[in-house]
Amino acid sequence: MTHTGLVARVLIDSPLPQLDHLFDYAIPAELADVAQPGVRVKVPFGSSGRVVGGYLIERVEPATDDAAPAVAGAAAGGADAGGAGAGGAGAGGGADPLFHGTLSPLESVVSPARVLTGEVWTLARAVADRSAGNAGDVIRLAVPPRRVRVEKAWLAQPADAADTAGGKAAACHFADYPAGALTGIIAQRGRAAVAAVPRPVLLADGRTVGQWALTLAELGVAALAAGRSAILAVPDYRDQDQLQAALAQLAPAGSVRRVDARQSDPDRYRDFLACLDPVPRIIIGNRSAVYAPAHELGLIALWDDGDPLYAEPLSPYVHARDAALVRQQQADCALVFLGHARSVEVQRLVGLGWLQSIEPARAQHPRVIPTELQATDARGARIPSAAWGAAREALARGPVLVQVASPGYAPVLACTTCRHAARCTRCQGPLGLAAADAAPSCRWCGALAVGWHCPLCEGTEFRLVTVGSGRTAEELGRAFPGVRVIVADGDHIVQRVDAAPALVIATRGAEPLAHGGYQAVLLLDGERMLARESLRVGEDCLRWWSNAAALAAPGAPVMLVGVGGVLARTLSLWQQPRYAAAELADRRSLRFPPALRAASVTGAAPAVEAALDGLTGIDGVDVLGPVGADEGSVRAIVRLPYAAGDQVAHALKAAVVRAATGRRPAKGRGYRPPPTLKVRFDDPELL
DNA sequence: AGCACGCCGACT
DNA sequence: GTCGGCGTGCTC
Repeated sequence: MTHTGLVARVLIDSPLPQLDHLFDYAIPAELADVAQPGVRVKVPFGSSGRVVGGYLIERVEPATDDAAPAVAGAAAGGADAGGAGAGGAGAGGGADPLFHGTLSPLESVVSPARVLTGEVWTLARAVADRSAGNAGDVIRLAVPPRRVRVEKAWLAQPADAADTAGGKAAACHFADYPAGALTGIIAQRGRAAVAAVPRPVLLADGRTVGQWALTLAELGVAALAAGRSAILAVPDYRDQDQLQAALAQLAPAGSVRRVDARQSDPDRYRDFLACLDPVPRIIIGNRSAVYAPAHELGLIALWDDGDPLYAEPLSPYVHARDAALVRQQQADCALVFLGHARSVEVQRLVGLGWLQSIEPARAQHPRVIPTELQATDARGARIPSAAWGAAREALARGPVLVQVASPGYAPVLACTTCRHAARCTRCQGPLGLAAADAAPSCRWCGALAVGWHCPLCEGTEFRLVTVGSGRTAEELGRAFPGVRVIVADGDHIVQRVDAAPALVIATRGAEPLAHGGYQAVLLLDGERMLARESLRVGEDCLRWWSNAAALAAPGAPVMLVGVGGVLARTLSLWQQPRYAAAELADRRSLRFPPALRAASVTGAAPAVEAALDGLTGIDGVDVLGPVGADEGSVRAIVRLPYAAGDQVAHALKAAVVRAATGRRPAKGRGYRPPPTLKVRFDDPELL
């Protein structure tokens, strides 16, 4: 077989941390023209030479240095894992020295489609490195599974220029913002935290969307007008629908592509391939959209970055916000975080001067009226008279939104006699009523609680402790006879309601849009939402309330019930950034994220010990634990300054590799595969 | 993950 | 004297 003399550097498709680097292969002459960077390849791998998949990352000249070739069987150098932590910012991929043995040839090139662009590879590598993860895991988010037919069609008919040329781009004036502020961000590739305008707008096609969707669409169109691509990410499909509606008004037909997992596999792959075309596009999608290939990327924008859906549940668990930050630096494009609330993470970057804070030119925010529950409102009544009054008055004009904490009818039951919360006899889950006439059942396992009796006092009667959307609907329906009642929660998804009077009872995050906006918004259950024990409750509640308040028609009252203090003040003055700044100061004094970074290290005690040993001497790092976690494993939490990120991630990755290659746990009879070492950076649930 | 290489118990 | 156990290490 003749070879070209060129070397292909290949990333093997494998989840094993010890294989997360490039392997060198000879390029046979017959593959010379298709073996281009970015193509999928098959290569012989391992002692048996079995064929595995991978991506061709780069083509290089063979090593020119004089190092003695082929040390045959002898221990050839061995991967020296503990390399000095240079923490270099530069080095894209070629960190490991070229292999000097005899190269195996590529076995085949799967297709000439170059699906992994250099830019996405560099991003995947950097994102994996900063979280001690595998580049391959990140690439899985970036490159959808191959669909042969779709790919053939795309290869046969590449970049249809007419595709994007058709249609006019609307002029983007960003009328709500100071002149030039947002156009400047796009033109100068700046970075900004932008406060969205909290009001619904009516589009020319008769649909209502949040003004934020128009702003986001305008940003994308502005990038497109400059001949560059834009990535617009949203947390969920309801937001994506709004954005699509806005883009339909503003963007040239054919310039918009979606990349999200809800599409059928062929559709998803088709849109993904279209992003590879050498034409600027507006790419929209959920958290993984930040990894989409884009021709001449000019902008990455995230709507509502505080939404937990941006936290990637797959290893290496990188938050889309972080991936966007890494990519912005690599691509040197504009970066925008648009939102009503402000996440503490974004506020930190504003404080550093990394992000510029941009607000609408004229303060125009919802009319929020904090309403403490009065003693006169009697026990059980969650709705103060002022809120009743606002609702009654508003119902004469149109729909009223009522935000509640929980779906269902009565999500929590307690024993009538001793008042202790009722728990499932099988799994200890909380018992609740799904509907007024339903039998009590467990909210975790679903088992019906037949013949329940209280383990503490032997009582057999339930008392309804909390109120869900269903019971609120019942209660309000009785109070306003004849008024339409619409329930919107996880089980009953309602996207939009018309302008006719209706009571819309929605759980937080599931609020439908109302044509023309709600005539009043009642934010109930605030007290209960705040009772969740999480470091972020305040921030989360503020985000839920802000997003719901933004659905109100201009001037319509937003009644915040049962909440006072700084949160009520923040919402009514619409000063979310100030709240985030105070929150950040608190986190700083507690040494909690995002004032610094944190990583959890979980696994068998010796492996965790060894991993922590690798961190000694790194400035500013401290360790909590380890403490016993589940099933024979322990967990430690490492806190580190941002500046130590590279070094800590590098050391922990080395420990993960060592744990994976070192002595394998006795695989004797029956014993479960014991816990290997797991590292998770920036887990939002951590503290 | 697979798979090969390598050093200790019961078999023709 | 060998066949074969799976502990250990590597895969361009």
